[in-house]
Amino acid sequence: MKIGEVARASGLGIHAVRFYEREGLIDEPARRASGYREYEPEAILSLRFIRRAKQLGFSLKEISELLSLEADPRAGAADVKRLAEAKLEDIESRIRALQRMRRALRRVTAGCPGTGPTSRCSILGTLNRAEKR
Amino acid sequence: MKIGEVARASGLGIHAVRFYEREGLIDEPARRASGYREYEPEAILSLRFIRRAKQLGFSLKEISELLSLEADPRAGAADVKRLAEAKLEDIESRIRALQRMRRALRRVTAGCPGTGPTSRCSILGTLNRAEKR
DNA sequence: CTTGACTCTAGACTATGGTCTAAGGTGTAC
DNA sequence: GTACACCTTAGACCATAGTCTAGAGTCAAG
Repeated sequence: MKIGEVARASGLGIHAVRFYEREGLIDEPARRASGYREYEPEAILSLRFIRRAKQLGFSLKEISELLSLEADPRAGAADVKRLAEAKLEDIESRIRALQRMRRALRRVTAGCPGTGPTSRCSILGTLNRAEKR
Repeated sequence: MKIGEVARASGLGIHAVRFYEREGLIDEPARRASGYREYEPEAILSLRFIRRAKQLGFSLKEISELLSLEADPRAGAADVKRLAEAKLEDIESRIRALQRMRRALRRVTAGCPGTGPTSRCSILGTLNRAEKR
């Protein structure tokens, strides 16, 4: 299969496929005499793996670790689970950070009347006021 | 005041201060004969404004809009409030996206025994399995 | 055998928000 | 008057994850 086909079949763009190859996430495929990449059907599975792992929040670097673990016979389920749990904590801390922002933003927005000059708006007021921590 | 002083007083690095100047977030300060930037004390307030707005989740571009509204006599509290509410929605949608990831990641992690070979791990299993949406 | 779709490479560019460097010029306290 | 801290500029560089381009070559259908 040519790159356009595997790209379509895996839901990625051909630039992304080549990018993942450069980044070492997928094996370099065989080449035709013309230089064209010639993919095995398994390549589609690898690319889908990457796409799904991204949906779970893993970065390309982390995906690369997952792939290494999968390929390493000395690695075990514990290693994979550790990575997943670390990612879970990462996501949770990002959620908490956003929730803190949301809380602060709600508080400050609630104080803005929504009419009159900007000087009446508590949002700018808060931003301009001296540090209180 | 020289740039190092305003940077320290506002909790930023001097590179960041110059960066904000280049990006048009703060006014260009006066210059000494030597070329040194000479800041008024108000510059510290502007820089703190930026820092706080960043803590609320605003991007530099959005902060720049907030600053324009503040300086524009035709703008009103409603304009500022609109910006803040849009940011609130943005943050909420990011929280929801992370919560979806968390849910999926928890589900998949729960199925991994945490012992034995990687082949026993449901995480890799899920990532490798065919699409089901 | 032509035509249109596809592919190749290297490298530039996007967005975000900075950080750092080199090579030189100042400020100031002792 | 000399250290040493500080400042100047333009531009390179970091991470992240691609996206796009130019200019050339290839594939496959009709």
